[in-house]
Amino acid sequence: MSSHEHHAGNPSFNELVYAVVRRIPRGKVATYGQVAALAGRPRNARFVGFALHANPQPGVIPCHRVVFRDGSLAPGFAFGGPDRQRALLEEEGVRFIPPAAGRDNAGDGGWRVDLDRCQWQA
DNA sequence: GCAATGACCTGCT
DNA sequence: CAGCAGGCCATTG
Repeated sequence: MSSHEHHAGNPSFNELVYAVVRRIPRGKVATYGQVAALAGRPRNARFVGFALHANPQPGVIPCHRVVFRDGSLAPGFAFGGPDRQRALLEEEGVRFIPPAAGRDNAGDGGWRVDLDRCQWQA
């Protein structure tokens, strides 16, 4: 499998990221660093997000299941709003933790995913 | 081919 | 607990 990768397809980090994200089971979430590690580049967590923004297959790649290391969601660049992403994840059975008890939440700026329960493990 | 960017991560204040 | 800064490396123009 070494002298064959010259014909078609660019086995770039991007393609690997899509493959990993697509393998995330419903009701679970993975962090950018984890996807990067599974893609073979634990230090390239930044490009995981870049990869999803570069060519996200709408309806094919569940990018909404990819969250930060601390459980927070991507600001603005989400599929139309972090609140939208939170709704999708919560509907899939993902557990969420409120920012603070009794404090006015600014949208989802404080909502974090319970990675202790819903982080996907390969 | 070079330079700049970036949906992050970690540590410290 | 929350906010700020720097660093890592691949992709784009």
